[in-house]
Amino acid sequence: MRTPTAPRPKRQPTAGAKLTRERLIEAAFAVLDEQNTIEAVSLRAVARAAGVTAPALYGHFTDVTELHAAMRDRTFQDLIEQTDAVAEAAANSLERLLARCQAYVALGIKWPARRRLMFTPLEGASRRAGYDALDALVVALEACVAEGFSTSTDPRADAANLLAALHGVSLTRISMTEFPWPPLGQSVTTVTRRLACIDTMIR
Amino acid sequence: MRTPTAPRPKRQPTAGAKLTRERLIEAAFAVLDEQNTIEAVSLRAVARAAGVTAPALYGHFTDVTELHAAMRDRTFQDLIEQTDAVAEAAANSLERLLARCQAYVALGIKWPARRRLMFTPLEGASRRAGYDALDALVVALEACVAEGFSTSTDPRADAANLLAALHGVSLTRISMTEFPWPPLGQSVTTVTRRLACIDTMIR
DNA sequence: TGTACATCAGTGAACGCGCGTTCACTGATGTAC
DNA sequence: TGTACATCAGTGAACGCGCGTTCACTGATGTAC
Repeated sequence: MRTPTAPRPKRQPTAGAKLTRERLIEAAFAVLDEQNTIEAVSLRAVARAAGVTAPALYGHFTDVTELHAAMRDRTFQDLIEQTDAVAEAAANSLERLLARCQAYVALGIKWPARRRLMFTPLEGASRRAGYDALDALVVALEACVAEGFSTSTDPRADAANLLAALHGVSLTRISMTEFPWPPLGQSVTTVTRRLACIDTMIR
Repeated sequence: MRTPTAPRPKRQPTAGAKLTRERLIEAAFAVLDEQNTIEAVSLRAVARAAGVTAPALYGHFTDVTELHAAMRDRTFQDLIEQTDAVAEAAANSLERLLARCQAYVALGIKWPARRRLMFTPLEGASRRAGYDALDALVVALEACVAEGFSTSTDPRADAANLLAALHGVSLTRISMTEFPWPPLGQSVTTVTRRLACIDTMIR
């Protein structure tokens, strides 16, 4: 028997351990996307979706609110990564800005529940989440100004307004589905060009 | 004893009866505004707020979803009435448009939970709700075109984009509270003027 | 005006449900020797 | 290589809670005569 003063080193986490948290979040998103509301993403529902019992989640999240907060952070992170990837492929700063904005709205429409989650007040959620998305847009707009595409004199304010407007576009498209909207791509282009002060002579 | 073939006429509803449905909806909004989420607006919570037992609500709503739908319709109706009232006071069509947009955003920020309710997918809610708000905006923009303030060639599309953008503005202001936004009134004015194609020479 | 009674809005008890969370436990896993 | 055992992720039972909804009821209200 070992003396209590020299306890054995803790066992290493199993190979599947880190994967499990990942799998839990994936299961949580599956529930969210199917049920379309964050209230349906209960500990028990996530456990069910992950093929595990409810108390097992307490090994990975202290709380149901921590799970929700993790989902929110992940959503923002995914959004930034994917819009960045789309923007990278474009030819110049204007194309990059437009591609980024199109992707931003398209993702919001593709995952309506996740988009809603981004703007749902959550107890434990980091308040800074989402600001990175705005920063990326500011940088993109500043590049347009530098390359002579935009006449914006206040890229920070204009990018903020643009971000807000783009969220509004996906929001209304999702919930007012029966309205005869103009084509989505055209809406996004128009809103972006006008709010980003893109010179009307260009293209 | 009366014969079953000639039943008495039904009693008139009590004086307070119609008022009670009104009071229930008011109580429901009190719960919504305090709890900040429509899920908290349960039959029992509303009954509690109204000082009545839960089964009493079934005299006025067949369902908890009908109550939510009623709240949603009421929210849109209130929004239209209040923005109409504000717009009426302004001097010309441009002032009316701007006043309407400012009121639209201000109300969204004042009642965040109600704004969210407007765009929450609800089972029994009338899908047509909210289109009146858009119609009002189209009319306001057409007036601006007619009076020479706006160069819009497609007021219907531009108003739709404007409505979407305004919702986005209140949405982001509510949830991204720590960001150094430009002043709200200025944001709304900028977004409105640009999306509504207000001639930059004017005022 | 007075009385008997039909009406029906609201009551209170009860139901089954899914939830978050706790607790003692178990059994697979990896380590020490 | 083999064995004894410490670890700890996940289990299953249990709890109390608020929920939507049902049901038989009660008692105030207004009507018929």
